Amino acid sequence: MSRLQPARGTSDLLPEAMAAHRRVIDTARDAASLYGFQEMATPIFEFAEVFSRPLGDSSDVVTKETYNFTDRGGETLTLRPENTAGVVRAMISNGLTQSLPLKFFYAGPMFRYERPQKGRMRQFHQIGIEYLGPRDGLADAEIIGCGARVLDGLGVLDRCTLHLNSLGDTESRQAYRTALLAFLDAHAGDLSKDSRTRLTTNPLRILDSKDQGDRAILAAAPRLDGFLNDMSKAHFETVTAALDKAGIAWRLDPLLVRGLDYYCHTAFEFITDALGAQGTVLGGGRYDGLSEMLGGPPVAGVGWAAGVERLAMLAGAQAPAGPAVAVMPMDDDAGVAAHALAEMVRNAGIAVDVPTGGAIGKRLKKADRAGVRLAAILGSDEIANATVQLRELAAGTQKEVAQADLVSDLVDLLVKPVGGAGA
RNA sequence: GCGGGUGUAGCUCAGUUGGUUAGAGCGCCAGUUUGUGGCACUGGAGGUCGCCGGUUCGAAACCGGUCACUCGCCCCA
Repeated sequence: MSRLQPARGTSDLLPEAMAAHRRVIDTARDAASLYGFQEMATPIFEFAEVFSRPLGDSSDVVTKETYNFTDRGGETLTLRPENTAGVVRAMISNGLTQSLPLKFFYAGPMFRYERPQKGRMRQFHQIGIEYLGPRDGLADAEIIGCGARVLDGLGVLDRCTLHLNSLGDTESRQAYRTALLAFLDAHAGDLSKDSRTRLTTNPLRILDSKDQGDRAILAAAPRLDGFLNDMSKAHFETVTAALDKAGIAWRLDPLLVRGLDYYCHTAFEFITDALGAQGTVLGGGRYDGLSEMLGGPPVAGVGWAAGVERLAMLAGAQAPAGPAVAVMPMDDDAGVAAHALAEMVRNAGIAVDVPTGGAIGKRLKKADRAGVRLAAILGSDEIANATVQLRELAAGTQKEVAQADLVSDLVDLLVKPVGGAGA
């Protein structure tokens, strides 16, 4: 290992990884645009309150996972750990509450100070959508459908299960919280250490504890769906009815709770077992109270975010695409002419590389391996005759063509399927 | 923050009970082929054995510490 490494929990995206990321992001953007979501971006850092207020001071994200710093002007800033708060802040800042409903898609890096693990980095990337305005459960179903479409587009939907739950509105959640606390207090001595501290900080979180002992206790705990009031029940029924009608399979998961305080009603996660401990690949829910928490008018919202790294891992490797054509000078003397010829080809919109240095044979071999299909070889004879040796690398055949005809010949050959001649 | 595993060439890994100049395959560079790759053969470059300290006549190997990576806990995408 070299001494010079990237900071812990960060990594370089070399072309191969970058290609996989791009595929995820492009697929998501395309799917989102089918639903009318438009891409936007917010800053990578915000005033600390943008995250600390809505996320809740007791949430793990804020207490131990944010990157905070003070800038030269004395402002306390936070590298965004997620993007929903930033998008809602942008809605308020730009006065967009006059233009509801809003449908946004975003993609970009997020930052959480955590111990790195498979599928979890300190700088990671998320794609997500936010649907601002509608209170109706149909909006929930629409964004879930959009999420399913993203996963399907990547070919990973069949390896994911949609877990769904309702947290209810504030009233329902309060009632449940009281009942749950009463139950858990009676078993406090048997709970895991982590869960005991959560009794005071965030009791709902105990529900998705992975501790065996906790799970045994929770089996007898009161369930959230028993405490939903009529309005909350109706909302959830709209969501599930719409999902069923759309043919989207889901599974009720009464233990599914979202970590962030602003969620209400619908909570969902697409979970896979193919990624080790980090099973959640796309998750989200409804956050009707968020805008007010940030000091804006009451605006309802639903959305989800998905981890690009996790999706890229699930979807598999992606070969980065390079130029299919190379112009190769025979030697240094042909370099200038080769560059001029390459520019001519580029003017026609065809991507061209000009490998120089080293033996021509090595360059042909390397080009072939890199996926180049056609090489236009240029030496002193060709320069004198205004021609070029046009070689099909896979087949090893070549012919002399006039430089003036090069572009049209390239177009003809590029249309042919790879290896179509034989092999 | 807590626990397990792993650190030897660009990559994947050998390296015997501690022994002298640390190896292989792949990759890379060059040659056999003076204007043409893939096969083959030949040669070459490339290593503070993660780092620091200790034990020893002698450490890549044993001990301690440390750093990094990795898997898991917590939490989440």
